[in-house]
Amino acid sequence: MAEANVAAEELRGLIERIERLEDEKRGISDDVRDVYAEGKARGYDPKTMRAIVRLRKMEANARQEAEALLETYKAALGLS
Amino acid sequence: MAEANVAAEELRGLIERIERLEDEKRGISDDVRDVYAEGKARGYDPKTMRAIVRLRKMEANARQEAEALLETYKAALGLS
Amino acid sequence: MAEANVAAEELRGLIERIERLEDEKRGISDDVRDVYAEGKARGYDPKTMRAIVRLRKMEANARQEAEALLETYKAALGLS
Amino acid sequence: MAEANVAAEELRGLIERIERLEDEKRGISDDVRDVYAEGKARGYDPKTMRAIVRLRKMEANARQEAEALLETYKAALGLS
DNA sequence: ACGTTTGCGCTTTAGC
DNA sequence: GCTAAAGCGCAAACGT
Repeated sequence: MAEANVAAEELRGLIERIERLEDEKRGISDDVRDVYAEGKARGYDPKTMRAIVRLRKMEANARQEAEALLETYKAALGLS
Repeated sequence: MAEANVAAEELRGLIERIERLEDEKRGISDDVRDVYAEGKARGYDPKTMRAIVRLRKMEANARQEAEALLETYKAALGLS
Repeated sequence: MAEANVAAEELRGLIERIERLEDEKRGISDDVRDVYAEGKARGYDPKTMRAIVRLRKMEANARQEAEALLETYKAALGLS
Repeated sequence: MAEANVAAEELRGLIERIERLEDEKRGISDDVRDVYAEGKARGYDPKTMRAIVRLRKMEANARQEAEALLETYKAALGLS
């Protein structure tokens, strides 16, 4: 049974690390909310701000996808 | 138009702060994934680990919800 | 173009079924509001009623989640 | 205490009516999901179907107003 | 590797 | 008008 206890402690440690990380994540989400609130206080429409963030994210994704495609072509052509 | 530029810069600053925070959040999500992977490598079933985390979270929520309900009862009954 | 029209009609039919269902759903939401209003008219605090409904739902979820976790354990341990 | 029991029963009845209605609502949500699945099986992209439903729901005025505002912000930020 | 399904985060809506 | 909760959409995770 000693091994079981050791395993239980090990598992507990993993679970608690996960919970700690998720708490941190939640804290950052709160920070994001604060920035939107700050923007709103300065007169910017939060909904629009969210739309901008979404658009820029899509554009960033599209860009790196295009770059990945370019790399694939280069590799296929034996270029560097 | 000077004001517009100033506003544009201010808005851009807010947007970039949000994007920075969301990058951090994504990084932490990756850390969480790593812990699950580490657990799996040590022989723990990831599905079980996730179920434990979820259940503990639900229990924590249920507990504070029960406390809130008690407070609501007391308020509704005019008890301090 | 005949096929296109057929397809357009088929799609329209699906969309309208969805919209009809969502109308029904909205109607039921209204019924729920009515029950809360009725309770309030009989002297029950709506906030308390909502808290009770929420807590009972959470408890039901927690119960079946606990059962699911047990099943997961058993499966992970190769039992049954 | 007789009054308290009567009240408790009355409250219970209201709560259960609410829960019953919410079950119905959930059932209809499931039906909606089924229609989307049926559409998918017939070759329609669910995401597109959802977009159609959403668009039809939106008022034409609100739609063009939101688009105009978004264009203004994008122009201010130099996004195409 | 792909498709399915579930969990998570966001958006929107409703109550206060 | 603001806060909070419910509902929806998406994306990651699991199974095939």
